[in-house]
Amino acid sequence: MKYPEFPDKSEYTAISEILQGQSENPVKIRGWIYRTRSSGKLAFIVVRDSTGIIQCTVSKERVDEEPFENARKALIESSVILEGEPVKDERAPGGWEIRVTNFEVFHFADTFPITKDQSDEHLMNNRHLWLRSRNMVAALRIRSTVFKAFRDYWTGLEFTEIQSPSFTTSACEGGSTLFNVSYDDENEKSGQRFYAHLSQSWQLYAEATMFGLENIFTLAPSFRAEKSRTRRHLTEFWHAEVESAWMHNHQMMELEEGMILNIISAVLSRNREDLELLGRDVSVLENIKAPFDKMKYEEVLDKLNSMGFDLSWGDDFGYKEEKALTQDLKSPIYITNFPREKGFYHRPDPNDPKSLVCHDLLAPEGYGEIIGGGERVWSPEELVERIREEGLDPESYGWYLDIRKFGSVPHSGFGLGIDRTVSWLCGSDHIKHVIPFPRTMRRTTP
RNA sequence: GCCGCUGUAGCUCAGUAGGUCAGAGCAUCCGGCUGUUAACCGGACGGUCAUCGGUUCGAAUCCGAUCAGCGGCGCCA
Repeated sequence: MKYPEFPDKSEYTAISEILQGQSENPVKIRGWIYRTRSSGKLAFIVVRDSTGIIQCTVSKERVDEEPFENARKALIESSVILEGEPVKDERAPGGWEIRVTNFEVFHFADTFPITKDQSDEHLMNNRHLWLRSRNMVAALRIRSTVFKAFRDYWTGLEFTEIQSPSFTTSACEGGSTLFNVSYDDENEKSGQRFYAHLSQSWQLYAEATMFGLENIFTLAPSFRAEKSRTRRHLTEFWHAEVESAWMHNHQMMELEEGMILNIISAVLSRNREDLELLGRDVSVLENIKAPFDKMKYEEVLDKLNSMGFDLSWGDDFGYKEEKALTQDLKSPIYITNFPREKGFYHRPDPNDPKSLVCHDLLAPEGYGEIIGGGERVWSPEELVERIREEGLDPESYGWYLDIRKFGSVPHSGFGLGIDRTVSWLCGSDHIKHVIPFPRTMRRTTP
């Protein structure tokens, strides 16, 4: 097959420009067939590009026989190049249409497997094609803004972006959620040799890297083999993490608050149309106000118990509890001072040693936890003590303990679940709707 | 890990006191239509009823196992 030629981008007009009435006449557009209807002498071809959709009318009176027949028979998702006169017409969806004078089908699509009758499973099986849908495109644009806003915010504060390994043998979360990676080895009985776990968080590496750069952040996938079957869990999720030397928990919380506000205002200024397309009430995001409420774990216990729960010190908040706490909130809320069992790397509160100097940030409307963070144990003696307390072996934390021996300093950090954040901002009912290829315990394809 | 649910045409589904139960709409193909809004009208094509086994004269329908997927919980971001 001969390699097809096509004119340069500069010769085409974006559909959004036409819809805004800013285009030349005639215009040339290129895109994909979104919908198609035809009668004997007139064909309505709705074309989409990455900027919008517009109805194009192909009339037998204006074009030759062959282009007309091609327009009639081309199926949804065929790629097309066409030329015509943009006309304001109330009968067209979007208010504008193109009266076509030249219609070329660049590639005739096979029958597109996704039709108006859709099921979740079918869309997931055809995710590689569903990514063309307007909803996916809108969500991915918002996602891109969140990544950019996160990066801009911390870069603006002179934090340095760094990368940590995905292969690791250190576990910083529960061992039960570790993924194992092996490689083929004929000398092993099983035929495979264990190589490493997949990283659950950059944290241990961040604490090492921090001593040179002081203020650092990363954007990377984390992996957790939680057999979670919920609308909030992925096995591979994007983790935005920050670590900072000479930083206290409350200072970090203030910076995080600024970060969340920056992300929201970036999304509001760049993705208003995308939010509306997704059916998100924009005013909900506009009404988010700082400072966010702060409650101690103990206060949350009391509040929940007054709402009918029966919780005592040490109990975790499940989704039911988080939802009860956040479903009527307008802004996110911090919970601090969790019980010291929550994690060995968080620093116990000197004024209240049964709790930790740490925080979670819960998104409103029942979306739940999006940030977990806190001040780290910085003294080597206390760290060994805390590791033993958790029933772990300090020996297995060799290099992590080593970094505390050379000029250790107080420091804090946090991890933000990007996908959960985007899901919240989009008002999505499932986290899988805001990542191109979601990975769960039951799905790794496409 | 636990609880619950689903699997019938390419897609979405109906069909179970076991016996005209192999069905509809959409998609696709053929024909018709000059203003359609995931159009409309006529026709055609299309299914080992997830798989394997069992009960029965007879199973899409009842039973068991397996596979695949979905929802929720626990846990977490």
